[in-house]
Amino acid sequence: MTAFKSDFLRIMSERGFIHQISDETGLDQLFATETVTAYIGFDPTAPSLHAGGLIQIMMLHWMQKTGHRPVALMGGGTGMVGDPSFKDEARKLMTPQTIQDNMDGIKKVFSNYLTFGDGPRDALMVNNADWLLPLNYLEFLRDVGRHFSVNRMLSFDSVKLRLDRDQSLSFLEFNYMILQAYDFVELNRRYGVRLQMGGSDQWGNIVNGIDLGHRMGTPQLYALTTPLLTTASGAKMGKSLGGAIWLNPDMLSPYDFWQYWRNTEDADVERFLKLYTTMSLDEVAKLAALGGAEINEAKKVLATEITALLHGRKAAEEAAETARKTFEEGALAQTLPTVEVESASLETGMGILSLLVAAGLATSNGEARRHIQGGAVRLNDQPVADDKRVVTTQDLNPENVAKLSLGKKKHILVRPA
RNA sequence: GGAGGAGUGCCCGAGUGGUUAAAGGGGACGGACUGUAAAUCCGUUGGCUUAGCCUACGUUGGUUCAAAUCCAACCUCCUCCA
Repeated sequence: MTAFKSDFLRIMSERGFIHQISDETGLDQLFATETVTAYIGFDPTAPSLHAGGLIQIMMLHWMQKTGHRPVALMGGGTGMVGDPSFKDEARKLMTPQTIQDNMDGIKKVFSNYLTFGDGPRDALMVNNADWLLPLNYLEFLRDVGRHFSVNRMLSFDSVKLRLDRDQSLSFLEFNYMILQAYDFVELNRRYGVRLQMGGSDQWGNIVNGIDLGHRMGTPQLYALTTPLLTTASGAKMGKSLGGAIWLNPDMLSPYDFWQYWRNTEDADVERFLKLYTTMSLDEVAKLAALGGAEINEAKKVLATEITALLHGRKAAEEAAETARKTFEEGALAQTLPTVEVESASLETGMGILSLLVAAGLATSNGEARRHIQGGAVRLNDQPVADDKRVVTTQDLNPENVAKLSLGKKKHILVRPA
């Protein structure tokens, strides 16, 4: 590995962020001598980003920390097309309204990691719809389209793999990479952006932008990609406990977010500490050296630090404390995720099945029934074996709540409302 | 435009008239073992008012006592030819 002169690349390299760089020495030189503006694009495909995008956000965070200017590009325009890279099938097209709603949701998260503003090192958030939507098709073809060789585009893995598998690629999708390349050039012109970062699946798209820059007269542009993240056992990042690990607190509570990281595999602890926290490498090394059951301590630190960055220190410590009470003391923590149930239903008695569904622990009565038959359900730590069990106010403890559990890890408080 | 092939449950994929809510695998979830880990083993994996009923094998209609399986039309995708 090259020894980097610039703080930013050295840190990125030491902490495991780097998969590929288009021109290591050139980019290092740039970072060492001037304030660099770099961007990462985010697709508004959902109302929140999830854990898979966290690594990109952390890169922007480190950029700002090391004195550079990060740009978060929202793909409001490209979202109308959909990135086909390494996807098997065309993505469903989103309506402009959905895209807007999603962007609004995603924006909230960034302010936790970046300082936005108008200063030279303040982060920017821009939307490529601003310049993509007004484009005139014929003008665009003549100004930009003429620089692209279809022969070359077909040779990119992201496209080739799909064609090789006999999966169709619509012209609409094929244009995605042209638009993304154009974004890069446009961002250079507007904000002096010199570097585009992204996941390794974005390599082809980014390099296309660099080439287009050459032809359209920008200064030398650069690419930096992160490795494709999987857990040590090969699973994709960002899904667990029956759903995606959303970053927005209204889609996944800080407690559940904390739990996700608390359950990190042993083999991933060091890697994740480096990628997702800002702890010094010395501290990381100490934590990673813990063996056997002691590594659980490292996992708690990991979970708390990541949660603190996203949801704030207070929420992180509360989540840690909730988990400690629940798992280490076996006590009932009032701060567990809660489902509110009409008081009236509890007075008359509510079936355990519908309660499980209401709590989000099952998606149907049938699934709830299966969980009970499988011995997974407990009410106030008492196993529930009868799927006709009725839950009433009698089951509430003096604090007026009942604890409903599915398996060893999922606990929900039931509270009358 | 012509010829051929394909569309099955979350995904892959078997099934070519009845015993098929549909083999097998993956994933997911639950259990055991542990350390709220991994690996391994076991179980579950369409819905409901569950000895029963309903919905489901691209869509719509037809044949039949009976269809994912046969027929027709349509839709979508792929391959070769023009």
